[in-house]
Amino acid sequence: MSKQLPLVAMDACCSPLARDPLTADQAVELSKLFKAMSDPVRLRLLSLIASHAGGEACVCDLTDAFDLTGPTISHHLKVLRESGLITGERRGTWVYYRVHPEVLARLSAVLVPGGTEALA
Amino acid sequence: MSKQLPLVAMDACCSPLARDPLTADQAVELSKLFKAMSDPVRLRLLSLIASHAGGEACVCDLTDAFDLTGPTISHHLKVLRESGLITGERRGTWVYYRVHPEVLARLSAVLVPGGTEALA
DNA sequence: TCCTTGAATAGATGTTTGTCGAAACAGGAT
DNA sequence: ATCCTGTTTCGACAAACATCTATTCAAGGA
Repeated sequence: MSKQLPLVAMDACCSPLARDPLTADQAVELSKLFKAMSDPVRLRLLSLIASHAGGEACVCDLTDAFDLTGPTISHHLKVLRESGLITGERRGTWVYYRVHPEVLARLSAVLVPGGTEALA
Repeated sequence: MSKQLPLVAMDACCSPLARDPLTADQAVELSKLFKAMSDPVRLRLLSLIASHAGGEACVCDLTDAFDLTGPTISHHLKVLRESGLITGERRGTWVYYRVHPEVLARLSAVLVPGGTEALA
């Protein structure tokens, strides 16, 4: 599972929303990222991972933070993974997740005017 | 319809995702904004409005840009309105929409580390 | 007043999504 | 090999959602 390629992510680009109208294709790509973040559980997962010491968190930590079953957490992690926002790597018994900060930065830049140059 | 209060929006705040884990409540509030932006049509509507000359666009302009019925566009505008991302005002025959840039800015700040001071 | 046009609401429908329990898989330890 | 624990996949189901048609409301112009 580790090397799952960001299906969307890296080229979900474009100039800021307020600069030019999005093309239909750009909108579809962008919407996948926003949809991945449109669930409270996934947002908390994202921030738990992002704010965790060392920049990564194992599923065991994450599961304990919610009143949800393991499969449900796993499902949400998969959605985040397939959107390109996070990656997971198995080390021994546990699976560790970390965020892709560039994707968040890119998304952030799209929301405010004058943020195009903030890309990598 | 004009004075529809932002149901979510202005206090959908918090420190950046990567700084502290979101509380359950914060995540619920934030997720409403992201959900509003999780549809390609709504994203294009948002950018059409934001990038339109004068910072506002009338529904007639917006409807023409899509291969969708009027009611469907109206529905999406309502979702954006209720999320606090845009406001609509009727002037004579037409209804004009404009974005709330502060809400976008706030959202943008949440995504990148060190963006707390970007609030109003 | 009536009619026309722009926009929102109401109701219906097919699809997507969040959640669960059960089962399968992965790795360590005994 | 056999268990045990952590994680993912599978199958199912209810709630939420995007879209449509038909209807209603709002504002002007005849």
